[in-house]
Amino acid sequence: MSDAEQTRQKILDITADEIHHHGFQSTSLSTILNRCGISKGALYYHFSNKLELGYAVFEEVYVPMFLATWQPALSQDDPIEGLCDFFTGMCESMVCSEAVCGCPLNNLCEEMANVDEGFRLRILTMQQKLNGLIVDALSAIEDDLRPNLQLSHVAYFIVASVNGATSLSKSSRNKEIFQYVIDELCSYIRNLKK
Amino acid sequence: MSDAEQTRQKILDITADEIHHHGFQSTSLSTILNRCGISKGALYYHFSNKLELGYAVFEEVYVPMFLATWQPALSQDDPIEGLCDFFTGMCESMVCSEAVCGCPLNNLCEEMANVDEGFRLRILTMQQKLNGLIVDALSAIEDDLRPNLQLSHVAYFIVASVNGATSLSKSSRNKEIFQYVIDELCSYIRNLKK
DNA sequence: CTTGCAACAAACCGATCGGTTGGTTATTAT
DNA sequence: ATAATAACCAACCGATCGGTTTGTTGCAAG
Repeated sequence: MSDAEQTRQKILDITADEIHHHGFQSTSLSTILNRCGISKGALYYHFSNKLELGYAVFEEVYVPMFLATWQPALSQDDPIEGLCDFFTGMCESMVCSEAVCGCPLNNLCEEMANVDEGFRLRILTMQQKLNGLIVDALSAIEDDLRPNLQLSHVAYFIVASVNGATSLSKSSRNKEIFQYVIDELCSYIRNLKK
Repeated sequence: MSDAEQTRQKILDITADEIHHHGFQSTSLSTILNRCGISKGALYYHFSNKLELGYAVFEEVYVPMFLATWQPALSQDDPIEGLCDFFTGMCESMVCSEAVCGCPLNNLCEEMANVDEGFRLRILTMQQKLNGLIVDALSAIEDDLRPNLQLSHVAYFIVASVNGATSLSKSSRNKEIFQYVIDELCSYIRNLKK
């Protein structure tokens, strides 16, 4: 990797971390520069402005990370158990800082969806993609599921519950509440089967 | 109501609206002053700083509004149907701007829970109170419910799903998705009964 | 009549924001 | 060797932030 590429990647990684912790609007460029050990000129050589940097973080850091965590769960032979294992795994592996900071994509959705159209559309695309992944996974085992299920609605419900769970554990700084919600969600998911 | 009281209330109402639309950190004092038609001296006569103003909005505007919307649903003879009616009513009465802005308390939770301890604790208190209300309402009809239910977990799950639903409809600007999640949630809630 | 305080207004403060500008190296092509 | 370009630095810009200070009203008690 060239020096320039390395610098760019470092900016992306550190900015992703800052946004995750403080949100986009409250993330300061000077903080990023200090942590990267570069000047403002360097940053503006690689990115035309703060918003473009945010978009790049979204697409090159958050989206791949997001897909990499959901994909394996949905590619199991039994996606129902795949999802449940995935969720309970999230509980167990969750350190406090993660519980506090929440899902980067959901955070950006809450903060930026009605502030900037560029963010909103990117988030929307990602949500539809995730919904599609879940629907596909459930469709594959449709014969084992209860009839007359609206799989798309089910998928939205699953995602909404997970996001809501992280939101709840944010204020309590307590992953037990996350666990409670996940337990109920798993019971709901397993109940989808015949 | 005295003039001073009126001014204070106007500040609270307009600030509540601004925070609802832009979040706390991005809400500018000068915008509030312009909309109120007052000077900065007037604002700082009534509130010692921006944070205290935010706390006052939380306690004097958001919390009463929040309780006033949930309480009636939970005081029905059948809180199960009370909640379902409440949720579907939210869908129908929801204008686009509400869908976009989300629940003020959930927004503040997402934005401020890990930024300011004062907000976090106030949000936590409110969440526990709501959880208690739901648990109490469900306990009242415990005989009609399935046995071995962890009512507190159920309550958290309900709240998480509703919050997640608003989050999803934010990015899509589409209350249909909210409707989908609510439909699934109602089916989950009704399934609590024997 | 005037003294005093409640209720504001207006101007100003330092700090910080995102962004720009003009230069300085290091590398590569000719 | 030289020209060009990629990659970066340091200083600076206007705008805006939350917050302070000083000054000005209107009313109410003594």
